[in-house]
Order: sequence, then C-alpha cells, then structure tokens
Amino acid sequence: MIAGVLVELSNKNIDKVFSYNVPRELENKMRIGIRVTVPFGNMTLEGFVLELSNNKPSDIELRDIISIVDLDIVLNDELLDLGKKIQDRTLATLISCYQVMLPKALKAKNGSVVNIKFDTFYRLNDIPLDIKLTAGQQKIIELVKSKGLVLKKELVDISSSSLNTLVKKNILIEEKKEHYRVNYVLDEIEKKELTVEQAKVVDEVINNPRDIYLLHGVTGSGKTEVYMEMIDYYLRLGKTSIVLVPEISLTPQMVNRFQRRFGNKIAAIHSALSDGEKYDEWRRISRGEASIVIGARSAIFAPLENIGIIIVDEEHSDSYKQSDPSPRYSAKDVAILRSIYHNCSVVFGSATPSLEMMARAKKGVYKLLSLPNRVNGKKLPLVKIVDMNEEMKKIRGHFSNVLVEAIGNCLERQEQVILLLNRRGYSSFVSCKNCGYTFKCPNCDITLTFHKSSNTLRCHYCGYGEKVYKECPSCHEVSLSNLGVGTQKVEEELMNLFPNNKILRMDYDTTSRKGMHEKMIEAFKNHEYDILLGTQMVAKGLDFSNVTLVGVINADTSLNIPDFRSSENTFSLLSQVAGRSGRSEKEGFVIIQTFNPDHYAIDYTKRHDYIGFYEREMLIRKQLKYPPYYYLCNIKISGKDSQYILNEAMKIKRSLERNLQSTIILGPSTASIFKMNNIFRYNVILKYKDDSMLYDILDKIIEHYKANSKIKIDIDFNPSQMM
DNA sequence: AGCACGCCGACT
DNA sequence: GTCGGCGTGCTC
Repeated sequence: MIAGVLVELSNKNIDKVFSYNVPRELENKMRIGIRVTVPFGNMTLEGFVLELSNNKPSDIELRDIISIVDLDIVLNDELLDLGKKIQDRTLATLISCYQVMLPKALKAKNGSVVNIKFDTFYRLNDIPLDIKLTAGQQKIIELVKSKGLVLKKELVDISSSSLNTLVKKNILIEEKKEHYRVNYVLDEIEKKELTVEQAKVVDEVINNPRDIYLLHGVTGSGKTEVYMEMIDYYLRLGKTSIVLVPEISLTPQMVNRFQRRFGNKIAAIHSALSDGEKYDEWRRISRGEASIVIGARSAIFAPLENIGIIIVDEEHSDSYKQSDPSPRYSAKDVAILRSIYHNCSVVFGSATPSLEMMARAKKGVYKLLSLPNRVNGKKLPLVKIVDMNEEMKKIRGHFSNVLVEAIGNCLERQEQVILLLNRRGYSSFVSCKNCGYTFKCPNCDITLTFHKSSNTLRCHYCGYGEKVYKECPSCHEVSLSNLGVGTQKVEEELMNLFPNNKILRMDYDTTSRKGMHEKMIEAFKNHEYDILLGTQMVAKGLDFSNVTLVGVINADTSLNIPDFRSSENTFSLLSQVAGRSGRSEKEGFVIIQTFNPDHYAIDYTKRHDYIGFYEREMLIRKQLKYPPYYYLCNIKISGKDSQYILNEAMKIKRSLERNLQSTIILGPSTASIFKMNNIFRYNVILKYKDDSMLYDILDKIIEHYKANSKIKIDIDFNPSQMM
C-alpha cells in the first residue's frame, strides 16, 4: 500500500503530495484524511494522508510511514475538497489551507501536549453467589445496579475501601469515558413569540432551501430570534447549523441565549476557551454530539455533516476576512462553498450590510429580506449631531456642553449611558483644529498619513506624496495638528464632570483578563455602574434595557483612516452604537460629536437611512473604481534590502502591465508600516473586473520567487484593509 | 524548515 | 593551499 502525504511545512517548494510505503501492520488503520508521521530528509514530520493506492511510482525509492497520529479522520472528503478550493482562491499553500481548518491542538507542535481528559466510571459485572457483602459494598452495588454506569467519585464518596475491594474481586469493572471541559445545560426552553415580520422572514428561508439571503434588519429588530427559529426548524429535520459571529460580539451573553434554547446541542468556539477546550468542542462536533456550532471566523470549518443552514451575523464585519497569516480567506466565501456542498441556505445578516453584499442583493444574485422595524415597536433613537468646531471655541477637553447636559439628565432619571471612544486605526493623520480639514490623496481619495522621518504626507495606495504645510489650505489658519485620543484621559475628564457617578471603562486593556468582559457586562446590566465608556466593543450587539443615551465622543477617527471603506465603516459603527440606545420601553437618544457635521456618513446615521447612505457611497465607489464595482487585490512585496525589494516590485508591476490589459495597477507604494522588524514592505494594488488571467499570472509570479529567500510575495484578494 | 553541495574571498 | 561565506536545490 502506498500513501500520498502532504507534510506540515508551509513552503511552496514542498507543498505537494509525497509518496510513502505503508508498513503491513499499519495498513488496516490507514485512511484518507488522518495524520501520520513520516521521515522527510533528516526530519520527522507530521502530514495529512491525501491519497491511498497500490501502484508504486517506479522511478523513486519510497520510505516508510513511521506512525499513525489519528485513529479518527480529521479531514473528511468535504473538507479535503474545500481546502483545494480555498487554495485556488487565495493562492496559499495547500497545507496552510488544511491547517487553518483544524483546532490548534491538532497542529504538530501542540498535538502531543494537549491531552484528552477522562472520567472513570464503574459498571457491574457478575456477582458470585457465595459472596458476603459489607454494608458499604451493598450500597455501592445497589447504586451501580440502578444507574448502570456510575462516576468513580460518587462511589468513592460512599466508601473508597469498599470500592477497592469490589474492583479487586472483579465485581465492578472500570470504564473510562472522555470528559469534555465545556458543558452546556438546557434551561427551560426559552422561546419568544415571533412578530409577523420575523415569521415572514423565517418562512421565506425555510421554504426555499439552497438560496443565499441578505437579511437587512435594523438594530433591535430581533435578528437573533429569527436565526434561532430557523436553526430550530432544521434541528427538527435532523440537520445541523453554523452561526458565525464576529469575535467581538461572541460574548457569553450571546452564547447563553443559544444555550438556553438548545442546551448541549450547541458547541461554542470562542477565544476565551483554552486550546484544550476548543479541541473538546471540535471533537463533540466531529462525533455528531453537537449540531449547532457558534463561533468566530474559523468556526466555518466545523466538521459538521448534513448542514441545514449557515448564518453569518453582522455580515459587514471585517473580521470574517483573515488578513494574516495566509491563507487570506473570507469566511463568507467559505460559507457559500459549504452551502453548495450541503445543498443548504446561507443567511447573511446585518443592520448595515456591506456594500458588496447589498449590491449583490439588489442585483438579485442574493435574495434580500428585511426587518425594518424594532420588535418592541419603538422608533429608532433620535440622533443629535454636535459640531465640535463650534464647541471647541467654548470648551476644553472632549465633552461638549450638549453631551454633558444630556448625560446629566439621563443620570438624574436613574438611566444609564454608553459612551463610545472611537479609536480605530493607529496611523496618524494631519487635520486642521480650526476647520477640520484633512489632507486627501488626489488619486485615491483616502486620508494621507504623516511620515515623521521624511516630514511628508503619503498615500499608502498609490505612493503619492506631498510636503507638510504649516498653514491649513482650506481656512489658512496655522492650526494643523496630529490627532489621537486615549481612553484613560477621557475617563479622567468624565470622572471630574460626574464625580458622584460610577464609570466603567471597557477596552482591550481592561478586558484582556479572562472573564473580565463578561463580568463587566453583567455589572453594567445590574446597574452597578452608570456610565459605560469604551471602544468598538461597546457598539456591538449589547442589549441593556436601561440605556437611554449613547454618546459618541469622536466620530471622526474612523472617518479619517486611510481606507476607501472609512465612510462605510464609520456609518456602520455609528449606526450600531446608536442602536444600543432605547431598546426597551424608554425612549433613546444619541449624541454624536464630530468635526465633520456635514459628512454624509454622519448625516445618514442621523437619519437612520441605510439605503440613502448606500446609494451615495455607491456613486463614489463607481467613480473611483472601488468595490463593489471593481475587485481589489493587494500584492505585498517585502524583504530586508529595500532597494532590491523596490526594484523587484517595479519588475512585478511591469510584468503585470504586460500581461493584464484591463487591470488597473497602482504602486508600488510603501505599506502603512513601511519598515517592520527590519523588513521593508511595498504594495502593488490591482483593481479589476475580469480576473480570468489574473490567478494564473499571479501564480507564475509566486512560482518565480518561491526559491528566492531575499523577497517574500504575499497575495491578498479582496483585502479588508491594505496594511 | 533543515541540510548538502558548490563556488568564490581572506587567512592559520 | 583551506576555512567559511551563503546562493541553490532537494526532501517520497
């Protein structure tokens, strides 16, 4: 028997199937999709068995497989095929496409460390007739007799010596069962009555299996309830489901909601789990013991069979795209690939759908469903815009008088406040303190970033650069400055303004400790705090009935990131955070502080007008040839010798120009972090509509440089951001 | 990734 | 003469 093995090293040169001889004694355990260890050069490596046959290739001498790692298949036929499709779409190594599908614990270096935990049980053997039993032994036997299989601990609690005796006499037989570190308890089944709107959406989806849907539902429209109803339907048909949620929204509250309804049918994969716990969840899924998988991006690879529906919640989130490391895949694309295999539907849901998704829905490629109303029948909160250009003349610090007053009123009514500090993006940009003017690239319409070393403003897409001025070109005041705000500083200011109220700060610093995120949310829900101040994480999915005011301290930071999606991201973030206000009986308000009060992203947020924003933004995308009108591809070229890298980047650009007629080729431009760990990085960016030649040509470029250690080429199709 | 092979510079 | 630099190629 001959096995074709793909070894674990992610290197283009060895990313192919190597043939090995299967020793006689391993033949009956050999299966496609398990891992084995093999000799490779002078190393011992793990690899996946991808082929099994009886024909020996005549030209080479084969070595023997050393051992088998898995008794159960880790990659089934569907996933093996899916890996190849992902490789085709990302141009990554095949091995990296398989590795990304599996929990970390199954990677070679961890595999031997993470052990499976066992519980010890006892069951009854024959009881000899002539035996005399002590009272303790009697009791143990009665218990085992009634329950069949009893956990060791329970019997030890009765009498450990009696247990020992019974085991020694072979009356009780030990049995070990795997112990999963995560446990879900089914509460009373919590099921809410659906509104007519919700029921209509559910009916549409379950009556047309195999379609792709975009569910556009405003904040508070009860999308989660709709998802659960669909999942329930397929569960009753004996089918399984995947629910993808952005990592940041995958809170214990979210998981609990599913747990209350579906109990131990669910498996939740999130970052708070240890590698061992994730491995346990993966095994439960793999064995068919869990039929609903909830998780972030990588949960799309859950080894479920017979999938009935795949749901991608908060579809607009960029966390569904893996940008580093390779493979740079989109979980949304993978969802569609899996739905084709399983003949099932995909539901993409969002209050602010990505433009790509909405454009496809409007074209009829996907079916558009909508939930335009909140379940409580309440209107969306009233949004007030505060022009900070005016305010800055009156105040110091970050809080406008309007916001301070609104917070005061809200607190007086014993209601709670959420404040968003928008800290998206790290690169600095220059803006005018007087009029809010920011420098933009004339070719790409993105904010120019400030480069201290050369004292220039540069575009990270096309490489355009200009000198830094002292005077604002718009209002001619000498008041240009670098922007950036810290959470602590704002917290201090807030404490001075409201010394008698309790403030909870929630950002990456304060929630990094395990369980902190959950505790904070719980504490705020119980009204142990009056004001919740935080970064993006306060914007997503939280549901506090007593919150009636949401304040955005600085709407502009995300508006000014050098990314063509900055308006879209800002509109989406502001709309999401606004949706945290007034979710139950009490009416909600939103106050947005901005230096760009007339910006359309802010204006449409104020009016809760997604479609208006969409149409406006689409015009810009069309004009500037951005998605969804054009596809983007970022070719990342990096290495230690900056001159050499730039030369090669130019060569790559010229070769692309020769081979692709209708593709727009930008750059090479310096990446936003140009020098990182002494590696210099350039980007060549492609805009294209017809990609028929593109993959082949890029593949040839990768091939050409694969043995060159001085230069690294990384391709990122449909990048979520071009760092 | 790791290792061998091979072809040029400065030294016991 | 030779030790060692790292560019190149190979691993079933």
